[in-house]
Amino acid sequence: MGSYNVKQEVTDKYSLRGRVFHRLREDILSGKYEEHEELKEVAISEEMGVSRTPVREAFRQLELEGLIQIIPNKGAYVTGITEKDVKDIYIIRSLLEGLCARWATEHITPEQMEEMEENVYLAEFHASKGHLEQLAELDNRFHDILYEACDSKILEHQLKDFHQYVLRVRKKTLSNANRGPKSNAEHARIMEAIKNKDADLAESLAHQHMINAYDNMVKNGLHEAYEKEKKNNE
Amino acid sequence: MGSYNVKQEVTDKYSLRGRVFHRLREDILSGKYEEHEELKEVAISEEMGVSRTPVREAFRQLELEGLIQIIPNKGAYVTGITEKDVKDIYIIRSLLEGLCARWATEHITPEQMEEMEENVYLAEFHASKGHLEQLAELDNRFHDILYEACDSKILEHQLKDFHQYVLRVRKKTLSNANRGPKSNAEHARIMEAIKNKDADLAESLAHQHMINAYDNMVKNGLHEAYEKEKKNNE
DNA sequence: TCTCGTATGATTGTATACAATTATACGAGA
DNA sequence: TCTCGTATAATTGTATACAATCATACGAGA
Repeated sequence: MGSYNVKQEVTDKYSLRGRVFHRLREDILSGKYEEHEELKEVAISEEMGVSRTPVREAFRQLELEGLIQIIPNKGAYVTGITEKDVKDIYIIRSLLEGLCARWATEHITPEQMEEMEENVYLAEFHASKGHLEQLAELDNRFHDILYEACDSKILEHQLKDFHQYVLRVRKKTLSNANRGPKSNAEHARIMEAIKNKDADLAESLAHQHMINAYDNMVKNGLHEAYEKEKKNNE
Repeated sequence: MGSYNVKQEVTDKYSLRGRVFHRLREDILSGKYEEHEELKEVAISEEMGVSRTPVREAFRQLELEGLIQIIPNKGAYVTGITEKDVKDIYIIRSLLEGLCARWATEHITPEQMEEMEENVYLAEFHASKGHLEQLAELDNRFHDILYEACDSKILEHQLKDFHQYVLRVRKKTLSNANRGPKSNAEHARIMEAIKNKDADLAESLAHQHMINAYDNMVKNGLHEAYEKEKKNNE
């Protein structure tokens, strides 16, 4: 970690540095690079057809994103995410998602409300059909809507950070066929609370929603991820 | 904001880029550069006696730190912090500081406990003498001890981020002569709860501690900061 | 006088050259 | 055989040169 939470987004997708940044980010999150793998500037720059300069700048940003660790004069290494890290993030998120739901209750716009309803309705359909891929996508989007609705740039960004960061692990957990539909049912309840302007209920439901996701993850996917982590350390 | 919360620290204080980064950071937080002021690569590099390369890399990092905003092909601008941003951060911090106190209760080491006692004792002394500068320093340190004691890299970094980010505003609030001693009295109570292994109490006290700081800030310093912000926007 | 296009300069973006540091290989000496 | 020092290669760190983009000034034409 390392910085100071009112962070800026890396929106520049058009400069070479921006492209390198986003592509490396994608590759790391998707698992193309193993944890603790060393990223060499020349190799990356040749692979992407650019010079070292934009690669280095992208590295600096990825370091602050927590995706790589740079050891001075040595190299850049893909950071591992430990079991404890993931657990901690879920606990922290449970608090912040609660706060987010509270604020969303107070600030959500009619348009956002409508998109949320559509999201839950659509997800229900895909859940019944067993479309796990679409379900995962809608799950992500539901939370994004919530983040935007809370009307706090700070909190929104904070949560998006966490959300994206645990995606590596989360992919595994949501592919658990049981959790998807359950998760969406919880979304529906959160949405109802927001609709009824019951901020207390929305907060506690959103909080519990994260705790449930956490419990599910501990039971299923996390062990697998942890084993992989251990193996890499051998 | 903008990044993915398991962030790395920028520990490299020895490379030119590291020095530029830390110095610029210091200068921005201390107020040497006005909000919305444009930072030019050449000017900075000449001032610090280095080339543009390390300056540019430091800029990328400062952008993710949220201290500057980079508009592609235009320039780097010191970010403003709005009244709402600060308020949001305090609310978020109040939750996380509570969680931190809870975890600290469970994981604090005897050495950390001892440093905390020493901190509170010393602060009491300086409070009685009206040494505001030392009091502010000890206040910062108290929270750092708490962050380290919670034994969660993720949460520790998250809180350090927030803590440092609002320092610009916080300096003003703590210079309010009343808050310093009050704050330390609250520290003492938090410490007692941790010592007695009462995690629930520690959490609620730490939470309230932040709320109090927030209330104090709203009453005193924030208005001033906000006026300055408005003035810059004119 | 006003508008708009163009030229000029300033600034950022990228590539490349060079310096400093680190990793590796190899061989001398014990 | 093992250890350690040195030479070499590989890699990162920094400086500089060049390209692309943006801001400004100026003047032609209406």
